[in-house]
Amino acid sequence: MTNGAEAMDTNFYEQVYEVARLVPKGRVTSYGSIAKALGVANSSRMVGHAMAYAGTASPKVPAHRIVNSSGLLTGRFHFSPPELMQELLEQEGVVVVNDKVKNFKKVFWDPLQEL
DNA sequence: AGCTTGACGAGCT
DNA sequence: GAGCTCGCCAAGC
Repeated sequence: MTNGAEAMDTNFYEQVYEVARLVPKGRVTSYGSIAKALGVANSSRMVGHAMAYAGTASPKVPAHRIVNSSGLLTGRFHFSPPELMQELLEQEGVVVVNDKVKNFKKVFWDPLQEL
């Protein structure tokens, strides 16, 4: 089998999606934490880029649960509509005020804690 | 092949 | 506490 379907096994992006999908409902995590969990703490930006591709990935990735280290919804404009990100978070019980997660420390989910 | 931009993070002023 | 700079690395032009 040439196994042709996936040309990307241990792709970095796949790993990001995997961790992102592990984020429990009502919780959020940061790009840097994911990057660090994957061993590329200094490449936090790559995580963000990967999330941008999340919309093209399958199954879909709960990118709305991913915020920056400040708990700010930096990528809300990548959703459609941009307000969707905050809506989804609030639907899951995450309070968002002024484009940032309320009680961020409480709803923060650390992948390293699970791994 | 090179320059610019960017879902970030940490440090400094 | 807010704003600015530098570093990292990939993708777009």
